[in-house]
Parts: sequence; structure tokens; C-alpha cells
Amino acid sequence: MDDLTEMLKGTLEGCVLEIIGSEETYGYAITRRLNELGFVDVIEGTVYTILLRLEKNGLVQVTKRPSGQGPPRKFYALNSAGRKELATFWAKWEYLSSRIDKLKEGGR
Amino acid sequence: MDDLTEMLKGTLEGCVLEIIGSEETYGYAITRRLNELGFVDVIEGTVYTILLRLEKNGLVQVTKRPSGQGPPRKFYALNSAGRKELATFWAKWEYLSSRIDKLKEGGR
DNA sequence: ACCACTATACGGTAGCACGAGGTAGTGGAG
DNA sequence: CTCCACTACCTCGTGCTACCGTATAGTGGT
Repeated sequence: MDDLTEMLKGTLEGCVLEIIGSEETYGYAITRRLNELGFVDVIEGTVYTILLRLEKNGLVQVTKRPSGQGPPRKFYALNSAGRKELATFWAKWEYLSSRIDKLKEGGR
Repeated sequence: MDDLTEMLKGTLEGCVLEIIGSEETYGYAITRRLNELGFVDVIEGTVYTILLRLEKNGLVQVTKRPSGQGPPRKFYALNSAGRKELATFWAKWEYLSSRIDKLKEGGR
């Protein structure tokens, strides 16, 4: 698949929120999960910048735990502000994708 | 609806391509059409930057015609490179939206 | 003469994903 | 024991994009 970076702007952060919302997890695993899901070119650096942004914006709760197979992991969980932001993200996605699909069908 | 600017990145240009592809038209009218379609906050300046970019990238054929109710209009039509780019855009959109929807359904 | 509507252009800004590189910890192969 | 692979995190800089404010210009109404 072609380069999706521009199209991912605004949506990738929402995807990370969704992943965190479904299970407390950490950066490295989130990257692997995104790759599995078809976001094949998403790289760790990108995910970490998003995670730091989420933390800075007060949307997540962070817990550091030892790993046993590498450095300690930073686990992320959504707080109430994060859950609200996630809901907003899905509302925006619904809105946008419905308009785009309408346009695609030659919507007049 | 909340601010969609980040989510529009990468997709708005494709929308403009689609509109031009369905009918030879000009900037001001494209803006009005986008507003009708639900992209309510898209403003003329944004559309003109996209149109200039399309022209610079050799995706459109431009024809200037007098208007009768204002300054002359610059009409845009897709050339073969533009049609190819439009097809690529829809392929990317299909890919992305299917992955996002899968993620939303808790896709495992 | 002024304003509203049509129509285009342009310089600057902010936000985002990404690339490249660096730091650490664990464990296995040579 | 040294090297490498894998895990795991961080950071600085870059490029692209949509957007904002502003300017210019033509037409028609009051």
C-alpha cells in the first residue's frame, strides 16, 4: 500500500486511544498491534510521540512496571478525559467517513 | 461538529480531485460544493492552496474564462495523471477506512 | 460613493506523522 | 566473553497539510 502518512493525521492518535481503551498496554506492544491491524508502516518513534502527547494532555494514566525481558514498560490506561476524547474521535470519524462515502457515491 | 482539520489532512485534496473529476469547475464553486457536502468549515483560501498544488503537480488542466458576474474564473479538469491520482486516493481511502472500522469493531 | 457578492492569491502558523539516531536491559550464539 | 538480536523507551529535526488573515479585483445594487 502507498504512503498513508498524510491520511493518518488525526486518526492515528484515535487508533492509539482505542487500543489503550480496550486494554492497558505499552508503547512497544501498541506498535506491534497497529502493524498487525494493517498499519504496517507505523514505527515506534511515531507511537511514542503520540503517547507523550496523550500524557501531556492528561488523557491517560501511566504505570511503570518491570518487564523480565528488557527495560521496564510504561503501561497506559485511559482516564475519564481519555474516554471522552475517544468518544469524540469516533464521532468525528463517523461524520467524516459518511461525508466522504457520500461524495464517492456521487452524492448530490 | 468539532474541529476536523487534522483528520482532513490527506483527504481534502482527494475530495477536491473527485469534485473536479465529476465536472469541470472552479475554486469558488468547489468551496461551495464542499460546504454543501458537510465540510462546513472549509474556506476558500484552503481550496485555492490545494488547486495551486494540483496544478504544480501536473494533475489538472486549467482554463481561464470570463464570468459575467465577477472576475474571470479558472476552470479545472483532471488530466490522465489526475485521474490516476484520484484512483490512488480512493484505494487508500478504502484501505484506511476498512482498517479503522475493523479496529472499531474490536477487530482481533 | 459605498457595500455585497463573486473570484483569486499569498505569507505565515500550528499540528501531526515520520526519519534517524541514541540509550538500556535481557538472553543466546559464537 | 564478546557480539548480536530482541525488547523497550526517548528526542530532535523535517516535510506536508489545512487554515487564518489579508489583499486585490470585477460586477451590480442602493
